[in-house]
Amino acid sequence: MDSLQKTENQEVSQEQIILDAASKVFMRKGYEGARMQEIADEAGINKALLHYYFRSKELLFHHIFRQSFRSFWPSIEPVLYKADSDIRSVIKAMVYGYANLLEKMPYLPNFIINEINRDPAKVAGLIQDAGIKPEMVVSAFERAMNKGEIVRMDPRELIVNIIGLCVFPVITRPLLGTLLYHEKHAYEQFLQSRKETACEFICRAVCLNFAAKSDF
Amino acid sequence: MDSLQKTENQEVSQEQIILDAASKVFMRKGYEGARMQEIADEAGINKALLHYYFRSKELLFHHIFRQSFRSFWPSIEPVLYKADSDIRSVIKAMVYGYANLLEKMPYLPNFIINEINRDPAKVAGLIQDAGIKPEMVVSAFERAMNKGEIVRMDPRELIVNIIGLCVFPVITRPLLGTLLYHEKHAYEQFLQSRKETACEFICRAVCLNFAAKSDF
DNA sequence: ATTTGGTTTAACCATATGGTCAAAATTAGA
DNA sequence: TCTAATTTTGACCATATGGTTAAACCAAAT
Repeated sequence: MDSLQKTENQEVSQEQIILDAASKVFMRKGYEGARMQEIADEAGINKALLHYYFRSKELLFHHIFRQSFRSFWPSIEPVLYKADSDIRSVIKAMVYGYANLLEKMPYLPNFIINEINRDPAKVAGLIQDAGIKPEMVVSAFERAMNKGEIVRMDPRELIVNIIGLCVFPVITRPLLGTLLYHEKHAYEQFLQSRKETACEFICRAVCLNFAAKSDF
Repeated sequence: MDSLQKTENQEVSQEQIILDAASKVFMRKGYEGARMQEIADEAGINKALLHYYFRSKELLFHHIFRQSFRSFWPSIEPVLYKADSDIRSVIKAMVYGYANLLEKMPYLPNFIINEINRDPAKVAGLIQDAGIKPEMVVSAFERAMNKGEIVRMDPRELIVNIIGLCVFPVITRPLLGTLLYHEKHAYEQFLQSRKETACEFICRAVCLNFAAKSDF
């Protein structure tokens, strides 16, 4: 709580060091798989300090999870608000937004999915807490449908499809990388080029009058 | 091992009862989250019996995981072999195959993803053991491209997309169900209708000369 | 009925793990 | 420098959990 009045000269606060370490371990191992000792080791501190700053594993986890959950919804408001942005820009913003996010945090989706599965009841509270409002994206797609830009379909399903196409290849990297691409480097390259090809795939599926790749 | 010579009058062998219970618990909780006691309770037997039939948690888990892994690859060979089957039939077979599989085993994908993440090195062995060969599906798509049935793209990427579009809505059900559909019943209905709409989405994305929904 | 083999159980063990605590170390202020 | 507060640590505790074992149970064969 009152961490600001302590040693100000250190570059980054002890809490932050702990949070970073905990994030790393929790993301990879999940709540059950994570060990407080491992988090302490990762942070380079004594295990008791974890309980000194955050009371329990549950509390520490809650911090991490909340924080992680907020970052999962694409921040494409800027694109949505631009009046002249066509629907392809919106799609492109979503796909690239997720691709960039997942490059930095590849374990994020699996982490969120798992911990929500562990206690599905808390999902409503999390959404409210994070202030996630899909209505804006939904209505953007609806407008595009009314304008005849994209094919008519459930806009929420389109959101599911876009996010799924972004997330799925990342969370199945070890499996599909080996199964389909044999060497991991090839799969990394695939994930790179995919930013573009995923956009094309989606636009071919929904955009009316969508021509060739070169049109993009 | 020699379970066949024991009490034959019981309908289903004790091993199978244990395997069913273990499958249920491991699928929901994962390896770390699962408790041997919970599996024993689920099977309605003493905990020591788990060790009597399967030596350790690790071994028991291995049985379950192997078995689960085999069922994840779509068995669409029948459709592939039919000479007159066009590419839409193949896509439809994949989508419906996965949809039906996931209706019965909704936790399967997450289970596999998690446990592969826990030890990515074993994935190659698993694939070989299960005898999964994606080449047939790959070449089916390649043929379709050469015939001009579908747009030219990396066939492996198409596989990733199809599976992803099938699996993602299921593994994110608690999250996206609440976020986009508010009530779970609405999401169940969405998953139902989606079998068809997912096919349409994919075909619009890849099939050349794909007309309207009614064409399906 | 008795023996024999496999099956099942309750009690127990060793260890790992989340958590606590009192003492030591460190820092800040007087 | 001395004191008070905060931070850090090693040692420790209680419990949960995977695993073991010896005894009990039970069905089938003799």
